[in-house]
Amino acid sequence: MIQSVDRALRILAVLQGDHRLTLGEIAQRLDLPASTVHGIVRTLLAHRMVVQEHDSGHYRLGPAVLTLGNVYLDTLELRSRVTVWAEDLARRTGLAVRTAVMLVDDVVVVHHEPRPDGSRQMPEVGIVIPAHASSLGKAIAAYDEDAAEAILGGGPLEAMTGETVTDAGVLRTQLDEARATGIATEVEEAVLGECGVAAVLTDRLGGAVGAIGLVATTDEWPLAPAMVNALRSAARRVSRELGATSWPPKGDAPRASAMGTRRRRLRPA
Amino acid sequence: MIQSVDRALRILAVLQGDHRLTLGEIAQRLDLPASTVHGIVRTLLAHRMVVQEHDSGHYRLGPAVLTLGNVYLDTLELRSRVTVWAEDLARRTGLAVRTAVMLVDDVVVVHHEPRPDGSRQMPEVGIVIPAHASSLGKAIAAYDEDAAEAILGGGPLEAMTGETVTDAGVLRTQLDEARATGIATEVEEAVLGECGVAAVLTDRLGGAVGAIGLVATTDEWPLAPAMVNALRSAARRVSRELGATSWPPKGDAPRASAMGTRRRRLRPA
DNA sequence: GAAGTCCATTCGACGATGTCGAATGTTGAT
DNA sequence: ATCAACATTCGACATCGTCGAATGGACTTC
Repeated sequence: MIQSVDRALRILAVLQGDHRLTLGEIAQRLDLPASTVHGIVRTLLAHRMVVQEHDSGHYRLGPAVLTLGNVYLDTLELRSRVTVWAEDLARRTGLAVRTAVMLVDDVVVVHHEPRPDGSRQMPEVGIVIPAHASSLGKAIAAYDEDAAEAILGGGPLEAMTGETVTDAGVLRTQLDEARATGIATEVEEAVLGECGVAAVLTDRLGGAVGAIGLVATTDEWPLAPAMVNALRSAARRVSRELGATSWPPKGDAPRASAMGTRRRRLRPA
Repeated sequence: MIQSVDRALRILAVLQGDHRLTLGEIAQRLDLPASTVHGIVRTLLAHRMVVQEHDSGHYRLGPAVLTLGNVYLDTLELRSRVTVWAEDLARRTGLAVRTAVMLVDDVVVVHHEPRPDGSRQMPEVGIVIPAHASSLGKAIAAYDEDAAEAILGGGPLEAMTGETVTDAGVLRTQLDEARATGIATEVEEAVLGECGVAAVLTDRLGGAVGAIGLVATTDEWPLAPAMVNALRSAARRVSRELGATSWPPKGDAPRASAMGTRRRRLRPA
């Protein structure tokens, strides 16, 4: 691990948390000399990863991070495959459809199909939700050992609302249920008034690469079985397109993720 | 400029251009030993700025860049101020509305209000367009010396279509015109069949912080004067909300941007 | 089958390079 | 007028990143 690069990325993370900071504040949060931070920030500045407000001297994230994010979405096969089915699913259910991938112990929304009712909705692509408070996160963790470990093994479960599951044992049980039904749920655990159901998405290696889910208001809850079935079949279809041979993925226990069973270049045998 | 950080950002840039690369390919493009690149990539990997495909070993951008991009948008005052007026402008004109900021010699779209006709449209936030082939870029460069220098001073103007202005003299004239009218135009210079008009957005220091523009098809061109007036007044309104005292900004020549006239913390005098 | 190639990855020694504290010159606050 | 906080510059030190060589897979070719 390269020290200076690690520090640079830490600086970006700090700036991600608190949007406007002086050089000294950044240095303080990382417990580093201001002069050290200055050198790194100057480099980030040159690449427009950060910008400096010209009147106050405060630092903020820069436009270059946005273009990186956009390219990331373009490169995501998961996203292109999900686009068409998410639209179909939204039409069938009348609900918003979210697709997400894991980021350590959070999920990141990579696709958002708005409710078809035409209501104005915030763009949700790129938002981050603690995995343990999200149906999407639970759906993934049910089938991915690393994800489950990241959530359960990394300190206490933080409460977002009064409904958030903060007990590791309870969460573990929910993951077992999700594995039994192929569906994970969440009721007002991240945002009051909002509930979700989600199903895991897998690829050719059987790895949990993401999840797709429906978002409903509490008064629409519980959802009709037909909606859940529509979700299940959408997840199966997308997974098939990603090369999965069976869905839901087999296994009583979550699968260890990829690496190790590593193979280069899949070619016709 | 910290060498290793600079290299890390270069790696991200390379990955932004070519989406899937092996370690060796990255090393080759940067003319560095594979082993050196490996150390940096491992650090990027730990922060999920890049991910490694588990079957091929190829590297791609990771989900962390997406969340950074999302936060950048949230922090952008320009964006929140433009949102309401862009919607109004789209309704009045029936056209899509784009808002962008400069990124060296490109513009980055930070807000996109779709045409109100309900047609399916790709999400355009985050896309990058060469500034010299974009009405948005011209609108900014007309009032920002640094931007103009970045475009005109940095090598030849690359052609996107047959209509792209590649002659520095012609472009300079267009910038003069834009400064005279407050409006910059572009006719099939970036994408065939697509035209644009744009107006600069300024802040309290009179700096060109971005531009707002209309996107039309070639057969809708030229636009009715009423539409251009609507654009002009939207740009004025947004600029006022950003603290601009006059719009369009004065000055026969583009203003030198900020720094130097630096002042910390604007407080009541 | 076996040799050959391309790949990511590990290791250790060298010295270039990042790091740090002190010093500078701002600006706004007292 | 004094003070405090700030970004920034500088130079010396030693740490830390860099590099070439070596390893061990996996696929391809003979």
